[in-house]
Amino acid sequence: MRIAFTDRELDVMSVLWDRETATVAEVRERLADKLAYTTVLTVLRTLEQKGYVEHTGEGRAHRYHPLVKRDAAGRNALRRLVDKVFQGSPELLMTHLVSDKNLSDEELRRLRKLLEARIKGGAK
Amino acid sequence: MRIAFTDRELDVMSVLWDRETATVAEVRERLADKLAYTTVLTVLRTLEQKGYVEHTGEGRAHRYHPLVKRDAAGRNALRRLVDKVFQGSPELLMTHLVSDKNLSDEELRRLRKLLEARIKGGAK
DNA sequence: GTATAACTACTACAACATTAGTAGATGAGT
DNA sequence: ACTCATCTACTAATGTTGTAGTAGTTATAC
Repeated sequence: MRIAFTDRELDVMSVLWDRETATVAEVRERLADKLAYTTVLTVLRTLEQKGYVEHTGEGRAHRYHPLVKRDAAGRNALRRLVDKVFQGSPELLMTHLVSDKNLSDEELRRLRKLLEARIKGGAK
Repeated sequence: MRIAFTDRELDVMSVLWDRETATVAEVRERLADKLAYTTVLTVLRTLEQKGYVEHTGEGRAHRYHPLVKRDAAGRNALRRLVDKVFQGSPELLMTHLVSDKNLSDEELRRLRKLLEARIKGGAK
């Protein structure tokens, strides 16, 4: 199954992932851009159409639940990115990640720790 | 400057990055999907319009050159991915990457070395 | 029970993405 | 010089995205 979100859809999914579940109003409140209520509703409806979320009734309103996990979306996006931009090499991607100037020392150190654990742990 | 490619544009850019430079026919040959010649041309023309590539004449044909480096595109895409899907945490992304694709021990070790250098070097 | 505010369903529409056809130019081989 | 294959420019159809308005429903608050 191909999971692919448009920019705006991703904004909305991100809220849903953060909160587990949300109504239109709740999503709207948390979006960086101030969109019309109906706009947010429309996006949620397309997401539902595409099978990425579902909704349950809650009084007069709908409560939306993500059907795709952040995990899965992440893996998918990563794969695409690696394939198309990083010539199929996860290592190359990590090189970029690691050389990113915006990473703090703290973050770098945690990355190292992670890597250590991975090397020690062997094939997980 | 916001760098953002559509799916098809990315396919084409990927070929350009691989080969440094290419004519329409060359790009076309290397695309996974078999598209009409004119289709590929159109994509290249939009890319040029957007300032992502330029072309020089080569006999009757045009030779296209990327103006945006793979690097820059990668960094950009990574940032977006981290922000939206990985909750702003590069480590989370790394965790996924490491546990999803299986990197060889060799690769992991090289990464660690990279990381070490980066940490020692401070603000590179 | 009626008004109000919050909600959904439906509709719209401009911008962009994707694919490709047609017409006309041109270099290469004979 | 003439033809053929190749190439670009222009045009177009169809689908998707992003944004929002209008109409109509309904729970709630008096």
